[in-house]
Amino acid sequence: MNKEVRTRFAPSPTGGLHLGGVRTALYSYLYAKKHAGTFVLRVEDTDQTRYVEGAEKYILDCLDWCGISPDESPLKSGPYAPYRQSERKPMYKQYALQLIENGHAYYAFDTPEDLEKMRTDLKSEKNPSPQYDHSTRMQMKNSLTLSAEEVNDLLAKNTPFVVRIKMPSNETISFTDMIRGEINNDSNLVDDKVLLKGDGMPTYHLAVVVDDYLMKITHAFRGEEWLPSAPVHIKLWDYLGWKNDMPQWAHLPLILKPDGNGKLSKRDGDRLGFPVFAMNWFDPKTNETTIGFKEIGFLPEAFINLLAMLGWHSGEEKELFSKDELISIFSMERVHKGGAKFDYEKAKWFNHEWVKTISDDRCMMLVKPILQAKGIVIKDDAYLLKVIGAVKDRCTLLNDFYTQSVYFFETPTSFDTDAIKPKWNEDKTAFFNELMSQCAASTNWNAVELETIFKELATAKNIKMGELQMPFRIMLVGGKFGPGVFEIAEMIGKESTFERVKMVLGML
RNA sequence: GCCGCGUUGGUCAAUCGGUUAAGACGCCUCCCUUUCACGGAGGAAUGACGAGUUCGAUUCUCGUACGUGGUACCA
Repeated sequence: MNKEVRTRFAPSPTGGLHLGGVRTALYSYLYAKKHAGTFVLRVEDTDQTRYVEGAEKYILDCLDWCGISPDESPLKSGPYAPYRQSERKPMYKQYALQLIENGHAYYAFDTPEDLEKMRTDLKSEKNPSPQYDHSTRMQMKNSLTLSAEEVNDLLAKNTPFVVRIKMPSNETISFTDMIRGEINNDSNLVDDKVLLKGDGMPTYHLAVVVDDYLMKITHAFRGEEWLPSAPVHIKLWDYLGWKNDMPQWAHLPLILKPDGNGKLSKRDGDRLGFPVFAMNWFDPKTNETTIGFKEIGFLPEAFINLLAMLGWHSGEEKELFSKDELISIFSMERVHKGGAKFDYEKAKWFNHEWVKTISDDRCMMLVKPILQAKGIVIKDDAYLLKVIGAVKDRCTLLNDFYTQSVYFFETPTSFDTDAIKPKWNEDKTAFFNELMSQCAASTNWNAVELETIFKELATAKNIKMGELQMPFRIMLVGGKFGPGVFEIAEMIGKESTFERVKMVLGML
């Protein structure tokens, strides 16, 4: 009775991998792993007109980055290969034929023009989108209205055709969704969906059912946008005689725009200034690159964590979960029914929390290439490690490490002198000159020593520390941020410190 | 239009008939810090609307409104 749990993520290789897609993959992965099952990736490339080169590899890369790699995929084959629907093309037709044989499907020879005509002729205010269904199919050109002879003749002449499902009349089609419970549909309202296209490729409807069956999928998770066509799939499982093997369905809520209405799209990200795709996506058709969560500086741990919390809740107050924790605590029953608006501020918060959590070593591995890409020369990893330890709490995104730590490596290119100019005077200039000469005389160069000299000198000169510390910070950092000034001075060294002090003194 | 699904603070959300309706993000105040963060302590802010069931509804039922998805030889 207890079958091995098998879940799948079945994206179309048509472009960047959307947040919602990653979440569907994540939930499928978590569910499979929780039940010691298998997570498979099946590429649904049945629409050759929308196929985009490189998209498949990209999707795999995204899943790898997220740490939710499939156990079976086009790249990591398994017992039910191939995992690309285009390569499974021959398998679908026999099932379409079987359906026709049993009277559950039929050939349709209508041309696009015929369909267009039917739709415009029947279109009315009451019915703005007429369907190819029980009420119209007998007026169309198909194997239901044509004689067997005519059909055979058309077939023999290689007339283009599609295969359509013959939806039953007056039937309530019901199924149980793991998230929403029982869902009922009136079969009269469902149209005769195309199962096999003119090019011989199956549509999604036939392909999911056939492949889920053949790949022994036990739990099928997908977006809520599939709910309306679920009755078609239910009937297909039934008509194909596989009813008892039908997976348990779960239709995930949508991820909505932060503002306005509708589901979150790539455009919203562009408009509002945040990523929507998991990783950078280069579109070969437009030659444009769309920024991804990875490249903008998210940690994969944070990314899956925030996605897990968008539409699911553990019931506890805790919000920060590692992948392993999610695996053990995740449950479909706690997934929400309603869509959730995406909140980038909260997303960043998750990342900030994770940045504070990861080890300095791991952080260094991640940050080093970012710094180097910006032209920073790192001679000493030990030094970088120290810098990271000093600025880590101040970085929300990995890319923040650049602004938070450049001045440890390079003399700032601009100094916020406006912040100190108004209150500047000769006494202060004298203070810094004297500070340098005293330090020059000392053999020690460390934060404690420097702070002591600094304070004593300030007292002697009768200048408030606050009046001096901020200028010192501006000299070393360039702006009003960063760790303790004396610590910074110690780290960048006596020479750099003097150089920067002199430089700014000259600007005042 | 029709059909499906949904609706707790600005956002994410807990609650599975009885609570002062959690918590988090964001926002505000204060403390820490003579910077910025981190950390700590507080604060403002919520059950779409209307009926019904019930001793009692945020919770159950129905209606309305609103949102959302679908209505393709796209997935």
